[in-house]
Amino acid sequence: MSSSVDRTNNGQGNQRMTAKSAPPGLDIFLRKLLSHSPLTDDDQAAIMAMPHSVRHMEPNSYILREGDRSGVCPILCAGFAYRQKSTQEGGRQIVALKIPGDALDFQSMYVRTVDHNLQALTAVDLVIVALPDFEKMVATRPAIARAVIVDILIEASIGREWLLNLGRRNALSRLSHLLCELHYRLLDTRSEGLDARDVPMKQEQLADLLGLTPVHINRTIKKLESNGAVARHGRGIRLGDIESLRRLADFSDTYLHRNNRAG
Amino acid sequence: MSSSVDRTNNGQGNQRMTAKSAPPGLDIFLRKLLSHSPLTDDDQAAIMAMPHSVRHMEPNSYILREGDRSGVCPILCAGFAYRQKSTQEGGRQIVALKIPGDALDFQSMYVRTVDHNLQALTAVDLVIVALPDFEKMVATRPAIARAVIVDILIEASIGREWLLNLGRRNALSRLSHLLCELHYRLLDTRSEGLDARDVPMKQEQLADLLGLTPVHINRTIKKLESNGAVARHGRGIRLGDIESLRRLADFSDTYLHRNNRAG
DNA sequence: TTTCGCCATCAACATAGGTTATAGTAGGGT
DNA sequence: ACCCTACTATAACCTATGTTGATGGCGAAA
Repeated sequence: MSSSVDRTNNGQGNQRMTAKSAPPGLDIFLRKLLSHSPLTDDDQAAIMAMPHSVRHMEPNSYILREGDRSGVCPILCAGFAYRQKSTQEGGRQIVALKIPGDALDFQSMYVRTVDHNLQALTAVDLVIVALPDFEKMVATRPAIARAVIVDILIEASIGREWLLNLGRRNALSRLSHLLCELHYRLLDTRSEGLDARDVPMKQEQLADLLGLTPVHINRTIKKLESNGAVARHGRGIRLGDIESLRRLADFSDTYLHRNNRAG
Repeated sequence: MSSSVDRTNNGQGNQRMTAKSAPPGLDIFLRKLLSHSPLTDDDQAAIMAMPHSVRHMEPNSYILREGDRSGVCPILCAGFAYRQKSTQEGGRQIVALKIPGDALDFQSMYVRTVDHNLQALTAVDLVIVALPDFEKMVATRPAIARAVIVDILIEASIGREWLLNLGRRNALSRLSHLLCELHYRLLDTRSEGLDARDVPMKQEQLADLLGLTPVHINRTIKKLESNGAVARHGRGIRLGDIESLRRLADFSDTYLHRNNRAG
């Protein structure tokens, strides 16, 4: 159920290579940071030179568990992951969605215990940096420290928008909003957003994301499809018309703080 | 509609006093930071010595608006406030609740524009520190910098728990959960939690907090009351039995990271 | 003391979304 | 080429919460 080899587009799933051979994935992390924070060439080189190992994980495997004390900072370089919490009665809620380039756990640098579960959504490739190494870099390089904080703050801002989504939007708007967000977030590190590829979540996972049931997600997708906002390719959902989606979702990307730098 | 004088328990609502006369409110902020982060006497003194002004604001007044560029770090020393976002169709969602001792806007130190509205819930007394002054302190004193980040992370953790609340708990559990949270958060800076005082929110505001309607909040309060979990004093709601509430809410305080220090 | 306005209360009805259960279908593994 | 399993689809029915609108009472201000 964990750590086999390959099986992602970049076909790069090896183990424990502490080297910097080919592009091992840190580049997309760097691109992500640069999308919201400026870094000197020197800082950029420092990031690319971090000692790290590479790890491949299968869909649904746990990357971090509630209550853990993590000693490691995993970075998602291929595939998707999510943070998730559950109710005692078994209700499951996805509370954050992580895409390629995202760091998965800055929090453990500052706080002792992990307060949620972190799971692979698809097959994922992780770059794993030891926490002390990361802390050293942050302590040495203020611009990187700042970028880390900005990253944390943007995730928090996304969380606030999700609260608005869950609290005050109906199923159709919620789903549309999620698709818009995913599209624009993908554009921060790549040239295409959701256009070319299928939405990476199954209907059950969409339900857990949006506080709905799979049955109702199914109904809602069909409504979106009949609108032309979304297209189906077999089981997959693909972007139909982003402008329709934005309208349905009441979407504005300011909460993503794209290309932001502080005063 | 703003800045008149006094009208809060500490009766301390003046303007622009850059002095450190009587206890002006920074002490409760310090206590809040100490509740999750250790600080040397020296660091503590530095915080208490920050140049600041004091500001009183009436209920419902805006402390910060979406789109603003803030130059100031307001600290809530008496009263309650909340962050709020709205849908174009007029749906209003409270996305964070701030209590005495909380800093209201660390975010503006790192990111250009404010992505939500910050409003006074009750009459409030604010201590206002100029952002450059705060930045200077954070740049000089690593322990304070770390405390600020921990504070940001705890707010984010609370946001995740609220997502679980909105997405996967019914009205009764949601309300119970909120009351539990408020109780324990108040205990971080004071000796009594919610025991002695009324819940500071009106039913409409509870509705905006919990993604419900005022009518349904009313129904739910009555159910809680018949359980004995909550008591009424006139219009006010007061804690009845915290253990019942915890049970109804499926509450555990680990997400609040009380008394936490990182490795 | 009276007035006035804001809140809380309550009831009757409406609906978005939940539940359960039964097919159907794609696609990987053999 | 086949099977198996996991996902999707759909229908019928159910319920938590929303909506609207009428009533009543507390508390601030005059």
